[in-house]
Amino acid sequence: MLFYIAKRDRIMTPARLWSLGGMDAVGDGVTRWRRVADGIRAAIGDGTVADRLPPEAELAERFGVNRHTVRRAIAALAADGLVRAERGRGTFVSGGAPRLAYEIGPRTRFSENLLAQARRPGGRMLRAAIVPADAETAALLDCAPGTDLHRVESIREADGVPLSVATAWYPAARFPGLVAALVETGSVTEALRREGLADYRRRETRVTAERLSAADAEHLSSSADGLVLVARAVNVDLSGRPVQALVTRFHADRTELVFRS
Amino acid sequence: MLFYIAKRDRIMTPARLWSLGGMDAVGDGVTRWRRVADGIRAAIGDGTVADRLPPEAELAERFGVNRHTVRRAIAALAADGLVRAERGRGTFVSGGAPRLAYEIGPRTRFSENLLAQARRPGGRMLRAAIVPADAETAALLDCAPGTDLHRVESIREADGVPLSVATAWYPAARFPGLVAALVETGSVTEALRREGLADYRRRETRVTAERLSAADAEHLSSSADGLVLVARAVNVDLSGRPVQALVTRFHADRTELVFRS
DNA sequence: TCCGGTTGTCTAGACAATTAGACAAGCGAG
DNA sequence: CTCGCTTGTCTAATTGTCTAGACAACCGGA
Repeated sequence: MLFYIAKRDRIMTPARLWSLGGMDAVGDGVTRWRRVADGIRAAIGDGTVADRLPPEAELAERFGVNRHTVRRAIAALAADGLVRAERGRGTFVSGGAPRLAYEIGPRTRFSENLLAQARRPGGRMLRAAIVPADAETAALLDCAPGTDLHRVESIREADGVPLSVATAWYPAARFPGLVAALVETGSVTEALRREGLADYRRRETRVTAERLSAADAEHLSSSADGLVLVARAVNVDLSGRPVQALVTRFHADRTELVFRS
Repeated sequence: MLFYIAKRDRIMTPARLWSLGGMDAVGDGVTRWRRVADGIRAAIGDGTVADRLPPEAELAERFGVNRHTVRRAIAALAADGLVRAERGRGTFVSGGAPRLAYEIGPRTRFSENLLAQARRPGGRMLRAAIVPADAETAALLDCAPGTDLHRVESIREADGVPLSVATAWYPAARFPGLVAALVETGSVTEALRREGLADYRRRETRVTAERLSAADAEHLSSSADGLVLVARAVNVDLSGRPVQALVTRFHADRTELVFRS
């Protein structure tokens, strides 16, 4: 099936909820051209559309919108470099970069992960501070709430393209010079080693999906409002003691998380 | 930090790019009230807002929008049952159900997974057909493209609430009576056992995020346009031979995928 | 009872999104 | 070249979104 054929009544803003105590609420907050763009993007993503898009008139009919709306959707995709329209010929998929397969396992190391795929790892630290542990983080790190933690926020890149923004918490008492070591080495593994931690491994990873916030969008240099894969992880030392709580927000258009059993 | 304080210029739809060779592309296709709603949702999600929301006037200022826009956002959240506005008192978070932690490992079994969390598993088959393997699926199942496959689409529920839509492919020659067995038993594990497969395990899982398509939204009975976590997996028999390719689309608001190492 | 704070409702205007129809411009095949 | 098909451009009208301001209704405490 080529593209989902939206029924007009469905994609249209339904006028329900009117009698519900006076609320304006009508549409779903996403414009039609955006929906169409997402639909086309998905069709390209899963290979339903390989090379050439159906003509605008046909797309308009399939999605149940006006041709101008389709054009706007295509313009957005073209601005992202995903398709390329040629007058008189058609609109063509210009093979976008495939998603980076970020493998997560017991020994997840950012740099190694990227180098294994011939991508150049990079990144920079955004902020570092010492903060008291909130209840949730304390539970993850198996410490008392209020304990001093390093909170380190950073950006990670592949071939210079922002891939994720990560926030990490470390027990400050155990790793006093951590931030300096992170700045100096640029590597979590190496910085922890300097602080006396020979090795660590990942205990668990919890994955959810969210919309890209405006703040993250800036960091990830994402034009369209995209999605993020949120990976919440805990890394432990060899005795099983937590050494790092990690929340990584991966750019969903550029990343795929891989778990092997 | 309570809520992201969007600068007016940022959240506003910028009117640049008009003269850029005739592309309509301007805004991001997401309305402001939707952004505000997502912002509040996120703040509720990560615990920044526990019980009561700041007053509408304050929210309006923080997000840099008019109070009416905030009201519309809140109306949308209220329609989803996430908050509850009380005239004269304030707007309160009405504790939504926590995400179901769906654990994925070598032995991922839907029913066991849910029962382990005291949730009642359910579901139904949507469609079943025999289709020729496309290149991608053939690669996953380690068979020749064009090979006959069972393609089974189904919905899975927790306590009667739709959790995911899944599409599975099985080699038809190896499991001739599979669909009948699935219909009869309602269990993949049991159906495969009847077809002579004693046990299977998961080889790998690849996770991405997408927007909920209109078709999926209907199946997952989601009012707002939500997100899905897409898990692409391969299950193999004990000799390592693929027996099932699986694409599961989890409702992102209701699910969290858990991987232990 | 009064008063400050909060949500609910209404009007009006500016601007963006969408539809509709028409036509120009370019491509490729017969 | 001519014809059919496709993308590019334009105008006009309609509908949706957002802002602005004002006021009503309601709650809780002083």
